[in-house]
Amino acid sequence: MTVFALVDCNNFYASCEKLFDPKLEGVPLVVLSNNDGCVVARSAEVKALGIPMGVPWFKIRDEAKQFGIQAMSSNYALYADMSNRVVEVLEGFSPHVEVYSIDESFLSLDGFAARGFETYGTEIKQRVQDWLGLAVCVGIAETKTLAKLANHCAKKGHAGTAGVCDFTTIPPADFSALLAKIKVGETWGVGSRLAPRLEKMGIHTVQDLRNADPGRMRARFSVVLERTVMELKGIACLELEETTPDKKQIVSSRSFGQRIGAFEHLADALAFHATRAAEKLRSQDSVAGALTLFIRTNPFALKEPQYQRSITIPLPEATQDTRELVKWAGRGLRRIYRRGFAYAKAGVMLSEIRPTALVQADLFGSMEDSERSDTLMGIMDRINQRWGRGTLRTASEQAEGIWKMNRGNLSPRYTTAWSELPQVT
DNA sequence: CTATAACTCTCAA
DNA sequence: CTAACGTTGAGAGTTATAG
Repeated sequence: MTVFALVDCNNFYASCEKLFDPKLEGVPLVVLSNNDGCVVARSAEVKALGIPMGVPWFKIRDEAKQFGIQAMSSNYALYADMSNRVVEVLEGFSPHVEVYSIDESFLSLDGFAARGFETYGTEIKQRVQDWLGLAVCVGIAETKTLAKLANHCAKKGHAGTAGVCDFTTIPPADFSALLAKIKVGETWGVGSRLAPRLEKMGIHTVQDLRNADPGRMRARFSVVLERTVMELKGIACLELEETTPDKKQIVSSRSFGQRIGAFEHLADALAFHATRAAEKLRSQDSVAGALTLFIRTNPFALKEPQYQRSITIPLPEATQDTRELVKWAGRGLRRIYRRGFAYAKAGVMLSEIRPTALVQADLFGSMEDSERSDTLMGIMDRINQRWGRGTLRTASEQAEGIWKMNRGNLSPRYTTAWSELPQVT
């Protein structure tokens, strides 16, 4: 029987910001999505004010001013670096860690029973706090779905927990009573569509769902929900996934900082996205067989004329070459571009992805990484990694495109850029 | 008619 | 003054299409 721990950082982005700026202590703080669009993280003070997750910033701007809420643009360089540090700490506890998202990891606690799982959970929490200054909650259970739920309880302080919740030691009757208090929508895998449908058939709580018949849930909904029910019953259907498989699809897309009409500006944005997608492709040593690009106006602006179009181009030869992909992106744009629209977003998607090794005949036997990176693209990646994205780029991509996103209140990259450290006076 | 491709829906962080 | 709403990826299930 495997035991999983789910470690989840509290208010991760907001906590990262507070970590480096003492003036933010005790201040209600939100972090905004790309382009300063929506609220994607809230500090405890903001949650207490009842500001919902995901709300567009402009809709609460007045309210925010009234309550003195501070808003920061998202600083992914900072969050990604802090995330890596958290993972390093977790790897000191268990040899088997699955990095599930930027702020969440599953750990296998197999063989850790001796001192009690909760003890380990508490130590994990304490060490991340001591070493990094970040608060985490730990959920422990026999399946991933239950560990997610235990984490939820730890966050809410249910069942007398203080940031650590171990389901493996709760007596069955108490456990049922606890799950009967949690809304079914809190279950991992039950989202905003499924929850109302379940409610309608009398399944209101997690306990109701746990009592459901898996076969019936499969027939009425899907295998996914069947597995969820099994997992709630304590029968593991999901394993720890320590190694991330290669991506089958790679996307780069973004809303523009302002509306754009000109062909050249769209071409510039698409060159950027093709470049970024190609970098991701090479980082997993793959080639793509097809490129899709799309452009669209703002679907929320109901009074504006709407246009959205995409095109998929099968590549004559699977490639990972930025120049090829940028070239095809430009050709595709010529086919779908229409004048007279206020475009809001564009993007590039790569598909039919397979390992480079399967495509290129390898004349010189197995190639070492050092040799492979002597190719033009390899050199380009190394220069850009060392000196920053866009240092070396194709001529079709502008350094500071007019389309670039708004980041009105971006914090310094405290941990990854010396030049941005604030002056000490 | 079948096998596959293409597309839609849902979920998650 | 007004208008202003994220990104990326996966998997399952359904529909369209080719042969």
